[in-house]
Amino acid sequence: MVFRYVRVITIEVTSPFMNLAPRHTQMLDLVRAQGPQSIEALAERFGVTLQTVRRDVQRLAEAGLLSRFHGGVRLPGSTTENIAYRQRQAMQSEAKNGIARAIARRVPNGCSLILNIGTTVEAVARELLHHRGLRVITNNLHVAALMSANPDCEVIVAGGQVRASDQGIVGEATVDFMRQFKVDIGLIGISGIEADGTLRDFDYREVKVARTIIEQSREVWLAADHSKFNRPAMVELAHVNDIDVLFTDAAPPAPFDDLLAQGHVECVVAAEQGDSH
Amino acid sequence: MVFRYVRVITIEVTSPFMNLAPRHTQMLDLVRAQGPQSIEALAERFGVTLQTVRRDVQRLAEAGLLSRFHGGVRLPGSTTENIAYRQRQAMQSEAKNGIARAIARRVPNGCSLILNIGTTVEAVARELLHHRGLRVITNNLHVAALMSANPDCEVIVAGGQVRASDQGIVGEATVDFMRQFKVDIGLIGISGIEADGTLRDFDYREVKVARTIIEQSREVWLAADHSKFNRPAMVELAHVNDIDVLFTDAAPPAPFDDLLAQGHVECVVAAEQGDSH
DNA sequence: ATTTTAATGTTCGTTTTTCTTCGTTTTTAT
DNA sequence: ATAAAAACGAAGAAAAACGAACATTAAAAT
Repeated sequence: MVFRYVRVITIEVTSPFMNLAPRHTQMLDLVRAQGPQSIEALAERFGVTLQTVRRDVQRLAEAGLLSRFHGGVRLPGSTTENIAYRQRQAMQSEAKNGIARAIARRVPNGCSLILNIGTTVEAVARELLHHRGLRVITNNLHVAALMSANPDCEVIVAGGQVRASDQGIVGEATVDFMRQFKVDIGLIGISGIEADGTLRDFDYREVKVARTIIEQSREVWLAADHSKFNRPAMVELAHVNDIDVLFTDAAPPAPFDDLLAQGHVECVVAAEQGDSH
Repeated sequence: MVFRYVRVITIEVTSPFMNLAPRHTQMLDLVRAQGPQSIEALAERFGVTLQTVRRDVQRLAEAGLLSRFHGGVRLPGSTTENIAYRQRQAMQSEAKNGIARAIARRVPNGCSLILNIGTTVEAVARELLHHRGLRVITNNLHVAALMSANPDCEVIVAGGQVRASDQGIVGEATVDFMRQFKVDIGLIGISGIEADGTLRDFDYREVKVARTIIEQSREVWLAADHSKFNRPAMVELAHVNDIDVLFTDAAPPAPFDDLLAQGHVECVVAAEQGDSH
């Protein structure tokens, strides 16, 4: 005897354009990652005509996902946004993306992470969007917003003062908040590494948070592109010996290779990835 | 102009447990592993006709396991939630902006505020960008990012779980965090106000945070456009008597005017502002 | 063996998307 | 201010994808 029934569901839809083609999603990602794009650039990038891009862009703008200007698109509400920060984000973006990919490959599904401030860390978050079962704690508003787009990821943002320059969350309250957790992997960025192996940064409040992250993580990963070697910064954060894995984009120069070997720090050099176009 | 229609879907279910053919499982695996797939690619991969793939794909989509787009399928989720939020943001946007302006006018420079979740509250934050000397505590990622653009404003974001649907911060940790502060003005949004004056919302976790905000504020302001009157919601948050000022965009209808008067709730009706286009 | 049922293939009209063309608007340069 | 250039949007044609109906085949039940 076969059981059979009919169910009727009534769905009310506010807009007819609910499911986006992959091209639309990619456009959003591109604008989010690389900033404003011209219609022409988008047309070339996706191999379609200008008119098609205009139609796509119009839909995305109607949905409030992009905002248009004559000749192109940008993220909505980005008029007031921090320009200096966006510029920093665009710097060395290829190197950062390479490092980010290398890190993401090493992150197993289902693990717990702390991600702190920094544009490289943000790139990592973007690469982690399709991991499954992650639990992420972060003191970076951008990372929190990004990762919350991953439906299979629990995102916890740390409380505290929001730093205007980069939307990082810093201060005493942040340190207290972080202490509640103990995670598998703590990932930190850095402003500079000195020849004696000292890791330094600029903001005292950020340093205190980073130290806490190191304490609360079973394994500490450091993301630092080649420009960070020998770059001076003020506040001492930790020593290379405190970290377990260093991710970078070029083999560390003279004094650092030995230093890392002595400190038993694994060093992962991300391979240059060729761009397809 | 909002386009709105109703779609009726009839699903016929032969068994309460949908058991998938091996091909269906493989399709899911493939999409999970390789990302979006075209109907054509799937047809070729499995050696069946396009029509068969379409049938398979339709079932999988109805079961919520895949989501379709013209020409193929991808994993469901991620993008949809964000879109729903953006659309909610666009709804009644004129009313919201009017209310936001009215609220911003009443906020004195140099005071301390708690701003919670909600698109109306977000509009208020946008209006507060040029106030001076504010101290803002918020459990809304968007508000935190927005307000941090105001150089003369100290922004503190609450810690806790990030809700994917609207980037609100909710949960126990958030409540604990909020308890550290006592502010001049607490501004909350709401999902619905019932005829007996009960304020309700949908998410239990959000309600707990909102209650805490009421406790920690010397004065409580409520922002609610006219659509919220008589709109049902599940979880009881508070009563109109608990608030000091209600901001809305149209005079409250029948039972509410008396209710507000009895509760000594001041009611500010924002004037309609002419739209330029 | 025969009937029933489900799954797949085939055909064809419909819908959606994209491209093309062309007049209009906006921006830029003179 | 005016003209040239660039970008825009509307409309129609072409292409691609879709879904319904029916035929065919294979498996399952009787």
